[in-house]
Amino acid sequence: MTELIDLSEVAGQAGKFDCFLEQVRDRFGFDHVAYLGSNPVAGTMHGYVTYPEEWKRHYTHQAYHLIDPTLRIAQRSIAPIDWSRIEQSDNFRLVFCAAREFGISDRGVTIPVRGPFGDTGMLSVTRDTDEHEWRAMIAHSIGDLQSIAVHMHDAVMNSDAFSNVLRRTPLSSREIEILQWTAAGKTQQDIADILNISHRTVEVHLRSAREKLFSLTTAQAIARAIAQHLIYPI
Amino acid sequence: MTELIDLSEVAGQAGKFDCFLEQVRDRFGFDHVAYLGSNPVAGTMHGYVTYPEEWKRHYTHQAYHLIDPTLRIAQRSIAPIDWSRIEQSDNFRLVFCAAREFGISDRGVTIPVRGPFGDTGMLSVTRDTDEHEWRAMIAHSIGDLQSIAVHMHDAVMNSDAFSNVLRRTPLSSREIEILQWTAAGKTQQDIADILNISHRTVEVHLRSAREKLFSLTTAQAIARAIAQHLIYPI
DNA sequence: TCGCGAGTACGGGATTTCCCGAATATCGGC
DNA sequence: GCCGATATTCGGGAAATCCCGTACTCGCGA
Repeated sequence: MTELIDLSEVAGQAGKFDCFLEQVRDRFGFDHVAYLGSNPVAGTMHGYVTYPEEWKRHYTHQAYHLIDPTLRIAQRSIAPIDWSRIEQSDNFRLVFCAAREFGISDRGVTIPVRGPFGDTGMLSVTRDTDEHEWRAMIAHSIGDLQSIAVHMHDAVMNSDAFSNVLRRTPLSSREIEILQWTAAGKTQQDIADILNISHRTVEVHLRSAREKLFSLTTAQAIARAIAQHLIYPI
Repeated sequence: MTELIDLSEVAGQAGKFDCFLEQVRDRFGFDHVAYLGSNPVAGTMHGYVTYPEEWKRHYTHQAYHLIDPTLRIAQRSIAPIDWSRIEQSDNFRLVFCAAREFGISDRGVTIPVRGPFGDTGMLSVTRDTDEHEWRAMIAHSIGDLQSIAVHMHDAVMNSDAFSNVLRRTPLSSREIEILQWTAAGKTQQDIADILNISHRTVEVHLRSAREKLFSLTTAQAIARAIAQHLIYPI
């Protein structure tokens, strides 16, 4: 499965993300703010949290990110998830009871956000308070939190992990045209008929596209062309 | 290619979405509000707009949704896109000059939102005003608009029109495994060697995956599997 | 318990794709 | 003008894919 990486311990500009989360926490008056982003291409997860060091270590050591119901549900949801609406499963009790021992409340919200590559981010905020004040806090800040989640995910995904994927290969218009038709399910002969050329020529353009995309097969070229937004999968 | 469907002309509860957009328009003081959602499983796009009927017809008839740079860029972005930051391409001029003739300003923002199945929604707002007032409007409402975009997309995707269609295509684990290797550039014989089975069997799984994804070729199946986040481009 | 559909597995042969070759056209730079 | 790089065009033959068939297993509902 995926491996949990704490980017704050990695070299570079990572510290600014932790700092950003602390600013969000202080500005909106939460106890803690946490971001967890997953990169399915690399098979990794990147986390930044304001949680105490001990809980961070315990969470990582117990691999809670594999069973945490908060993450599981947010991964399948479009809208923000209030933790009070999560089903009281065994995993729920396991994680939240452990959290309580580290002084972390079970009152919180997790906001999912997604990018175009199946990359997912989750921004969680929590505060130990009563129902009434919690509702007021969330109602007041949910819009900003939504924007913050998007901004955070955008920044993390553009920081390093995805920059190589976003590099675009210069294909000729004919190559893109033929790749697009191929992704649409047309055979080389079909495309030849559509463009009124020989199917041999279609194959040459596909070969050229394969070479430029460093692909061994046309299927791989299609995958890479989609990843680079050179063509559209539909 | 994808076909643009105006759900407000379809039977059912569709009117409530149009009504909702009108409320958003009036509450925040925009000229127009538009939502466009794409369903990669069915390969369709569904739109609700407050634009005048003539522009709607013209846009649909000219199939502008296939070239509209607003949609193209929002489709690959995580964060909201201000139209002023879009590159002045031929398609840009084509669409926006046409829009101006229907009294629609080129000052606007498009907010992308995504679901877990590769479903994408875009909420656009526009208003004919000066730079200063526009910045103030957006700064004031961007958080709420973000929440509204999520809510709108969630509602549309969970409505009757989508709930039966938008379901993760049930591929077997073997099929996904083999699709993933195929997207990684392996031939059927390569995959057979990796999995210690006959290349004939690999082909059967690929054929089965093609049928489930309604694809005529393996390349098309790869494209659709990526669009639905069933596999990842490497 | 008894099909029945789905998943997994394999082979023969037709179809398609892929690798080799080659030619012409276009276009920017010396 | 000339020259090299790239785009576009095409064909022969090898290689891979795709369509047809079969067979076994397993879970699930009649």
